[in-house]
Amino acid sequence: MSIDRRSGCPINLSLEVFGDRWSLIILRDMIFGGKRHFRELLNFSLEGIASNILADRLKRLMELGMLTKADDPSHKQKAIYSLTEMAITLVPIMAQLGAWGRVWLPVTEELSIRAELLEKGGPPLWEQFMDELRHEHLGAPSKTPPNTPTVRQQLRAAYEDVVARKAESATA
Amino acid sequence: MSIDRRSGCPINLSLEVFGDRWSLIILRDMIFGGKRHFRELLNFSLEGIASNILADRLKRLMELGMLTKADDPSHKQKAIYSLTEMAITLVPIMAQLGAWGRVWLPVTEELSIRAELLEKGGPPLWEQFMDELRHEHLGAPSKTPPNTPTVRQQLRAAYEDVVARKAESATA
DNA sequence: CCAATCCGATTGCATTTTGCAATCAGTTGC
DNA sequence: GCAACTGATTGCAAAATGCAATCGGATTGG
Repeated sequence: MSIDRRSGCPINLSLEVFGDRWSLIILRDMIFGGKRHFRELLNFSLEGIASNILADRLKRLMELGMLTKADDPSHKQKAIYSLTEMAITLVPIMAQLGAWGRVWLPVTEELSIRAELLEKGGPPLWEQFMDELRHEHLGAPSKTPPNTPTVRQQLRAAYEDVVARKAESATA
Repeated sequence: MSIDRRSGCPINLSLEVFGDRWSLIILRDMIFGGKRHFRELLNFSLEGIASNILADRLKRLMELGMLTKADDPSHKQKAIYSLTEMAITLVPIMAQLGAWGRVWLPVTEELSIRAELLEKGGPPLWEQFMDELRHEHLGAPSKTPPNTPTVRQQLRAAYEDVVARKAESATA
């Protein structure tokens, strides 16, 4: 369950952490989708992860120090998963992956608009997003001024614009 | 063998391309190690890839458009594998992966010096490196002035410095 | 109070993928 | 001719994956 250490190469070690088909998907849904609960990750997953795999990966990501788990005070059974700093700093990797995929792979427009925004925003936007995630998941004080839309809100708004525009052009 | 298309999300599609334990390792050895032949990839692989897996992944990467294969004029059996533009543009992803792994994972110094250099050089260095790769693999005219050390030479020199320094401090 | 539903998982099982060792046939150098 | 090397392929065991069913506890609605 833990790491292999085939070699001390940083790219290899990174691959051993999330070089599988699900780990990054889960982290993506937590980072960009704001998902915190098992059922949210299970039921709203676009790719349809199985519950045993989800349980296994959540456990593995906790062992690796990418996630922590806490009780949800509002519901005795619910567990809240939080990103650690280690996971939050994946944002630049996610941004690059999205940018690359958008160029070379058959992405759908509504699902790639967020990657486009993140790419256009560049490192400053990534930093702002990571700051928000630290606030959300680690309770850190937010450095972004109040009354500015959060990055996640911006991404969500852009996504909904595309969906709305597509629905309109379909009925027109 | 080809792609799943679980969803049209760019991050998901990227994962379906190289979300396994070997594809990116092979591309890393081609990009940073300058490996072009089957045996080079097989025998000098730090992580010890098996020949059937290597054959399978090379085939898959060709089907995906990341590699091309050509006869080696010097040896009737030898095949030369070349990176396509699609693979060359992975350099920024590799750089980010290396930078992240260097911070969070138990990398060895000599294997992470290249990642450090690539991180410090930033996008301009990545661009120069990609230009060199286009020259090497696609026959494109090189934009970098002659008599400047190539990025790969710089990376290699930095690696050898670390190895030499370590050997010296071990005997001292 | 009780049934239905929701919670984070776990179990069993069939299928697929992986990793390893051995082997292959053609090419080359001597 | 023959050993070494070329890019692979094959057989087989082990592990990972995907799917459906299920679990015991908690909560909700009536």
